[in-house]
This record gives sequence, structure tokens and C-alpha cells, in this order.
Amino acid sequence: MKLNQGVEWALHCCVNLAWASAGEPISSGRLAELYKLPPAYLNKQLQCLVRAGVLQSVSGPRGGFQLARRADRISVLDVVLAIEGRDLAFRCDGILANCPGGDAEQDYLRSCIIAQSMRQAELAWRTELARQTVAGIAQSLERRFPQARADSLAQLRASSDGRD
Amino acid sequence: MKLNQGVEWALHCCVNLAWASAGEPISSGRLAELYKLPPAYLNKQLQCLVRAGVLQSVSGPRGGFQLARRADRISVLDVVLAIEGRDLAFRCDGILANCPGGDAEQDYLRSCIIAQSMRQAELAWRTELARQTVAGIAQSLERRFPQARADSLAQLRASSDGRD
DNA sequence: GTTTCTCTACTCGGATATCTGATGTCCGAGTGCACGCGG
DNA sequence: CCGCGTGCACTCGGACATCAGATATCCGAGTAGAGAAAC
Repeated sequence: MKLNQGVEWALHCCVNLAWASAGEPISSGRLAELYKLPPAYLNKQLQCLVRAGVLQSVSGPRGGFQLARRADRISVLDVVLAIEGRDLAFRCDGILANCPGGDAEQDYLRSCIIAQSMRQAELAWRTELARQTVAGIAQSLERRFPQARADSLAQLRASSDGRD
Repeated sequence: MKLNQGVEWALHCCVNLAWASAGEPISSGRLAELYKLPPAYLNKQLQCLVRAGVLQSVSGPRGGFQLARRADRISVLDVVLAIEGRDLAFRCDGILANCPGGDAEQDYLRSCIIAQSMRQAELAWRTELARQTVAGIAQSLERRFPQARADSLAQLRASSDGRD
């Protein structure tokens, strides 16, 4: 079980967008430059966030991405599910259906004790992620690294002004 | 994020081994036949459980697999980690290190707020899995499907006696 | 000077390669049992 | 009849294919803004 690399990128980008959300979109190119990431691939990940309704995209020059709603209404779970998909990690193929006493008609996701256990654990995971918001992360970051926000904004501004 | 298919197989097999653990090993072939699974691949998964110390293997005729310790001392987490590996699902590559204010020396798994959040959620997931034991699963199964244990044992016995 | 039109540069978005890891298969090493042979 | 040796069938264990999905890239559609031309 491994999460896509894009999850880490998406979360960091969302924090940055939360800081910069003065109504001015930020392009994927700028974000990629900030974190030294492959621009096209980062763009692809951000597209997932748009499809999931977490971000809004603006085309054309001065375009880019911005949060689709207030940062305190975007949970970490929203971002993770946008990248990873909404399916549960544990797939119950109902191998019990092939068992001697098995019944192909039954809904094994509900009846199978094992599937239930796995589901319960996954629910705990999602609950924990749902408790955290992008705004909360941003706030914690500012508290720990007071200059982080200013640094990021300065960097973004520099790269959009000085066309080095 | 998807768990390997082998996790489901391994858990069902462990429950069966808990039922049959009269000191008599069960071969991967019998288990595969029981669940209609590819024998060689199931064998591969069970090998992971052996390497992790969950199962013991016995070679030769009348050989097979058996639980390495009492079923109530084997948690679902043990089985999952045996198949999936012990690494955390969230890989923090420390992309902050490449950031303007970044510091390549820092341990971002600890300092990065995002990595911490993901870690906390994953801990909740593992905790939930650690609460469940193979014995508990087997007990729940017996309570819900009283004939399950007898059916499985009968099927295993039949396939080992009647060489059809 | 102002308005309008055009052109350009920049952005997202999806279609397209590549590569790692999951899935599935095969064969060799080792071992306990059965059978046969000798005492 | 009893003990021993040999052969065999069965098992695990790891090496070897195959395939799906993650990773990475490229090009086209659309657009805002700048600049030029006309009034």
C-alpha cells in the first residue's frame, strides 16, 4: 500500500494557494518552480483537484489555480481522495462466495467479518484525515515557521516579476 | 491507494489455520482449492507471512503452513504488514527541502506538519487493525455462521482424503 | 487620443509514452512416507 | 516377522514472465492582454 506521490505535492500546493488566495490564481508552472517539481505532472495532479471540486482553474495568461472554497472548508481527506480516488483501499472480492458454504448473492462487503474489520480501520483513517483542514495545516506551519508564508509569497512574486 | 489482493487471501487463510491448528499443517494447495485461488500465487503470499513470523512452514509430504503462535496473539495488523511491508503508505520526500527557505538537513518526517498529519492518520488505521486478532475474527465468524468452521474442516478433509 | 481589431504568449486539459511494482507461473531443493529387499 | 535402504511423490521456496497502474511528457484548445492601425 503506497499513496501516490501527488498527495504530498497537492497538500503543499493547497497550503500555498491558501496563503495566496487574494483572488489571484497561481499557475502550475510557478508552483512547480517553487518546489522543483516536474511542471506537467504537477499540473496533472492539480487537474484531479479541480475535478474533485477542491480547486478552480482559470485559463489564459495570468491564469492558474485557486481554492474553490475557503481553506477551512477543505479537509486533508478531500485532497487525498481527489488524488487517490474515492474507492476503499481494501477490495473485498468475496472469495467466500467460492467457498463450500458460500453464497454468490450475498453482499460480502457487509456480511464478511474480515471486510468489516478492514472497513472499520479505513474509516478511522479517513476520520482522522477529515479532522484536519488545509487552513489548520497552514496555521500550524506559520506557527512553527513564522517566515514560511512570507517566503513563499516572495518567491512566487519574484518568479512572476523577474523573468530570469 | 490500494491494498494487495493478497491481504484478503492471507486473512481468510489465517482464520482457517486457526480452526485447523491441531498441530497438523495445511498445504497452500488445499487452501487454494478451498477458495478457488491460484495455488502458486497464494503460496507466494503465505511465504510473506512466514518471513514475517506469522506462520510456520513444514516441507515435504503432509507438510504445509500453520500458525506460528496462538491465534489470539496474531493481530490483523501483523498479517497486513506482512503482505504490504512495514513502510508507511505516505512517503514524505521532503519537497520542502527544495523550497526557498528549505533546509536539506532537516528530518521532514518529523518537522513537516503535513507529514505529521498523514502519519497520525496512518497510526489511527494501524491502531484499529492492531485491536483485531485472528482469533477474534474466527470467533465472530463462528457466531454469525455457526456451520462455517465445520464446513471448512470438512472440505479440507474431503480434499485430502478423496483424491478426485 | 480613443476605439477596435489582431496577434501573441501563456494557461489548462487531455492524449500519449515509459517504467516500476503487483500479479501470475514455473521449476528446483528438501523431506517424509511407502514399498521392497535382506536378514 | 522385523529392520533397513531406496525411490517417489509431495511440499515449500525462490527465480522467471506478464500486465496494470503510477510516473512523466507533449501538444492542442482557449483566452487575456499588449500592440498596432484606423478613426
